[in-house]
Amino acid sequence: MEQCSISEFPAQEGKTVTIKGWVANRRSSGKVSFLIIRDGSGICQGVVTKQDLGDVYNEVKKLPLESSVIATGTVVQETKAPGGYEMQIQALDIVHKADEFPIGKKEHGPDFLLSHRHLWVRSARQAAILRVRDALIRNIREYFYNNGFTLVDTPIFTTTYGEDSTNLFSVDYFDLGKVYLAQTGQLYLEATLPALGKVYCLGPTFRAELSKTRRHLTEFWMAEAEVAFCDHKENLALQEDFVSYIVQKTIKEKASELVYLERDTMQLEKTTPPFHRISYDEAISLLRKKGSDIQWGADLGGDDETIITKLFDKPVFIENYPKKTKAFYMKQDPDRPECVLCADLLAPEGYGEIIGGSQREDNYDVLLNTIKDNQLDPDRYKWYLDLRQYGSVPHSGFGLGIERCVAWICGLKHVREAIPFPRMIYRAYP
RNA sequence: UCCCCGGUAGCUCAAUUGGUAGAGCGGGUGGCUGUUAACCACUAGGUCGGGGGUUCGAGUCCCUCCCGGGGAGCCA
Repeated sequence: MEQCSISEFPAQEGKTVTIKGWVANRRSSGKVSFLIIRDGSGICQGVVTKQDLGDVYNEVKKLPLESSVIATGTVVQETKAPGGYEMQIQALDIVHKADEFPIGKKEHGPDFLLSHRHLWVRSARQAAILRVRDALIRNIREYFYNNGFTLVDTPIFTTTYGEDSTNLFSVDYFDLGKVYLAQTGQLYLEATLPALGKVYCLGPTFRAELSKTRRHLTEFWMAEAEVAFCDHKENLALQEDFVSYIVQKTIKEKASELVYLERDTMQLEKTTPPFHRISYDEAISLLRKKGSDIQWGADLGGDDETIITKLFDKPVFIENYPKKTKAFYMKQDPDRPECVLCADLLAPEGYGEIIGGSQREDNYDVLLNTIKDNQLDPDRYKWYLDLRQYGSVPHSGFGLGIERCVAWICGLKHVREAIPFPRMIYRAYP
């Protein structure tokens, strides 16, 4: 008997085939039962009758949800079936009769679902999100590949602080004492620039922030790019081209998943260059006009970002923040030493910051002073400072948060659904 | 770390001014040959998060601890 995927049903109409999968749902009506079977490629309504199966029917009728089965039957067109095809099952082999599945057909609370994440991923909604994530990551890699970037896998164990020393996870590392889980791959990307020109990395990053919000995870994935001989303006042009490409391609490829997620893609389709650009100064005066009492020099809070994004129908860059609010490696604005050449990219519809980027400080003395001003140990950064001693060039880069981007594309309320197994301050299981 | 909200059946929730703990789903049993979270009938199922206190009487009020959730700061 020919084995096939459920997704191949349209080409198998009238034929007798075998499918292998799990019972996603079951309904019965006396002597006929409907088994909804999921095989990873799609879902299929299997029709079983006492007439066809004989004694096995009584067991099938009571088969627990999520039991694994091998079903053989004829593929027929049926408008009432999901997908337009169903299988008239002639033989059903029960591979494993499941225990009562904890996740029912009705709603559950977040605590229960997160504690059963290993089973929750089977739900159609979660599977759809994970497929969108897969497509997004594939398209990110494709964009970089198409545009001459080289992948550089940066280390997870590090001895330098990427962003801020207070948010590091430390690990005992043999005789070397403490090392830290990487907060960013950026510094290492910078080191490979003179070798490779345009580079990127895509991997997990770790931040021990005591954050309990819908936008934070302690372990999250980030795509970071770094380009030599690239200034701040060119960096923004790259980012808007990059984001437009990955969003457009992903919503096109995963249209059916987004329909299932009830995501209205009207706004997403507007993600095309150029994006809006406002300066930090303009952002402050905008917020003050809206009634905020924010002072120049303060970082923008979540509420402030929401107010700003609501004024625009596509992503917006906020440029040139005060130097003291940003990381040590950002390049001082030659015209305004109190500011740095950087930009955050805010996604619309309240999704907030999805990219942080900047031109990097390429002057040895300025960088050394900033490292000292930030109470960082220059000895630990010797290798990073070296990069400004041997052919320093203007260069820029950015980092895109994968989960925030998935949440934006899918219209999720919380980033915890955007990663297969979320890690949060009070949750590392399963 | 701080602020707010919550913890009652396997799950989601209800229980009026403090007065003998309830529903839906899920489970079990039975019925139904075209169901769409199928439906109908019956049925089992509880140390009301833990501890202490007030009271004739506490799921309900007070104290304390534990565990979650949302937000702030910080960030992607």
